[in-house]
Amino acid sequence: MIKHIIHDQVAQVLTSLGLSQQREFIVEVPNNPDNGEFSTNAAMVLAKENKTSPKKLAEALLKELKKNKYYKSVEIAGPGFINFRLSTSLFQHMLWDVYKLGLDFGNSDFGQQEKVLLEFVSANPTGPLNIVSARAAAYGDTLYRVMKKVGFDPAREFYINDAGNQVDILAESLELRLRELHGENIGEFPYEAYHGEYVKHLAHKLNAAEGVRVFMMPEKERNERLKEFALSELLEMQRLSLERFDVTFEGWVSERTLRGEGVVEEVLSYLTEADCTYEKEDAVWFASTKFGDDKDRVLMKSDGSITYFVPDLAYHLTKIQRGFTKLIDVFGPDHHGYVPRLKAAFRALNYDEDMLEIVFLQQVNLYESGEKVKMSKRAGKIVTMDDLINVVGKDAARYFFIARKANAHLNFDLELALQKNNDNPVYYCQYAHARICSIIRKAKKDRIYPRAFKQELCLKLTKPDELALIRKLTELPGLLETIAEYREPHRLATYTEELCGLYHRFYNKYQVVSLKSRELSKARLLLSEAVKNALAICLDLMGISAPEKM
RNA sequence: GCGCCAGUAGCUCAGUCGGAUAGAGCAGCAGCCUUCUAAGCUGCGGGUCGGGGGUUCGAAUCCCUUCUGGCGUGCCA
Repeated sequence: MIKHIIHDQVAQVLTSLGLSQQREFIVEVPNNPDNGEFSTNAAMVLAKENKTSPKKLAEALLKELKKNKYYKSVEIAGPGFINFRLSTSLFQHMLWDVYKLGLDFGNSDFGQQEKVLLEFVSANPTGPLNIVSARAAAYGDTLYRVMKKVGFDPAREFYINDAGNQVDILAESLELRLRELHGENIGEFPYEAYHGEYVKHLAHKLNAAEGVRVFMMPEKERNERLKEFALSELLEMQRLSLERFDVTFEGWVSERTLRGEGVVEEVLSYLTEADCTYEKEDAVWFASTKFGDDKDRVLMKSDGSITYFVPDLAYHLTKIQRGFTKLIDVFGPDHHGYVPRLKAAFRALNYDEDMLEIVFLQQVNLYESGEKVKMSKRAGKIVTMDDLINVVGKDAARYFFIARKANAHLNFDLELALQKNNDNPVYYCQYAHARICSIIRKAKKDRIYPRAFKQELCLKLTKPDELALIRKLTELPGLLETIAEYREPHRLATYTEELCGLYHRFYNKYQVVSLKSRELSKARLLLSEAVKNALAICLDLMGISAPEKM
């Protein structure tokens, strides 16, 4: 907010002086407060193209900038930085602006209603959702919320991989468990089959509903029935887990349905028309190496069946057909080898490959008693998303996942999160919100809380800690835009902690509600309200509750 | 072998896309509740930003190289 204002003013001055500004300069907050509250490198960056020295350029700018009443001081320092100190009245004005906006604070049209499709989780419907899916859910959903707030037109979608090999294996696993249930000796449970307990539960449920009728069906029909049943049950299970995590999707797209609609054949024909397929060893290949992949990929196997890639590509093309101009896929760590062929296909079909953007979430390591927990879906040893929510709660789980940048490994210490009085930073933030609510309750009880706040109250706020809080507040709108642009929701967690830290400090230093000075109390209440709103916004964007009491 | 990601304080991680003296939380030590929530605050100690080279006014950030760890490299999905 403030950065923008300063940036615009510097740009205006440059224009009015008839100076070139080809290269981009920035306004930033210096590490060292001695260097002012804000600083710009404009003179250094633009000196060369204006055929002058940084110092001279800075001096020219300085003369004009000093005329602005919002700057307490403007100075030249070091190799040509221009450092700004802002007047207290600017902060006071900004606070009022922030306060008036309430929960709309931070809203903008930055995204210009661009239609963005966020695809995430998209887990195989062959078992409960795991921890990585939980991370994807937290990441994707928060990004969605932030993008929506800053004026994009985003949609969340879950692609259901319900048509591949793994579904057949699932059906077989279920059949074995069902036979077992009927006392049949099934021998050793196959290695590739799904070993999880949930398959047994499914068998029980199916048995209760249909008994031996399933076994009387012809094999093909039985197989369909088993698939049908397992898929719908597991999908529902996944949907419920996500719902508990406060994550919903605008769309659920089934691979089977897609195949049924004939889009697979369509895509194959497109690729053939683009002259980038060939037959070899009874299989149909995509010559993806022509388009940047490191090896060619099979589209149709020698047995006539189709690989996963084709319907997935078809799915991506439907996104474009539906009018989305940005496709963001959130992938797990084991899929990065898959990207070159997707991009290659876009290139082959003359789509702009930049429309497709892949975010990789690195793996999540669970630690218990200081040891890494090994997880394997096939072997049935998995810690599920539900387990995690049960243990640490939705708020803490979401926070942990969001607080780390996507492409870094995440170590999740279960024991630490297990401790109820833990050092979990999510409590730090929620506590700040609850604390403000408590103060407001107190003020209302003491009849200090005004019916309506007046702008003049802002003039009472002059302490450095108060101004620091206001400045932090003003950073939020720009931050949200940055988060949306760079797809980095983790910054929201960092920001929230910083804002809370400032408020906790302010709280410890100054009494907000004091009968001795009612006007100052009201002013601090106004500030507290603004902080509370900002916190509520941040927590809501992260999908974390903002408690009024703790 | 090749490709992708990571390497910052004892631990977990930030670092506003090239800025000035690299930050936070936890852990450790020492303090702060007869006043609005102590799930909080204050102070102290702690660093070869994995190593080496380069680019420039200026590098944790960009380039090259090298080491370490994770993942990928299926006619699996």
